[in-house]
Amino acid sequence: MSKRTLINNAVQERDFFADVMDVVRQIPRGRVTSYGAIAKYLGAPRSSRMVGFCMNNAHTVRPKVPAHRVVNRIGLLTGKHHFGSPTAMEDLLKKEGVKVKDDQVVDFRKKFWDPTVELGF
DNA sequence: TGAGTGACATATA
DNA sequence: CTATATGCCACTC
Repeated sequence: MSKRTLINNAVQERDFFADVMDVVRQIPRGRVTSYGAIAKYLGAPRSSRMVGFCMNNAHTVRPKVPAHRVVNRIGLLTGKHHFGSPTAMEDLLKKEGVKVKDDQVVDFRKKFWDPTVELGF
């Protein structure tokens, strides 16, 4: 239990948490990014795990963040099980024009949205 | 306070 | 490309 934790409960902002979601919300429609890219943009290239962990709250927080646009580095929909339905994630992506095959984003490199580049770094 | 955990990444073979 | 091993940082209990 640290000060940060207490602040967490009270404010719930000013966290990795908030930063991650902030970035994720800026992902353009029809594009995807990776945990590592987000982590790197936040200055913690090795906190990629936390990025994913933050997504846990992503769907409990308002407004919801487009967590379906965040996949692992190879474009695999590792977090699809955390959505309501097992197919919700890829379904959303398909609706946005992102083709998904075998839980994997097609042309991932092409549709990859790098915050460190797009948002300017 | 300290150990366990996670929707991962990187390095190495 | 796969498989294994290790680091990683914030969070939870």
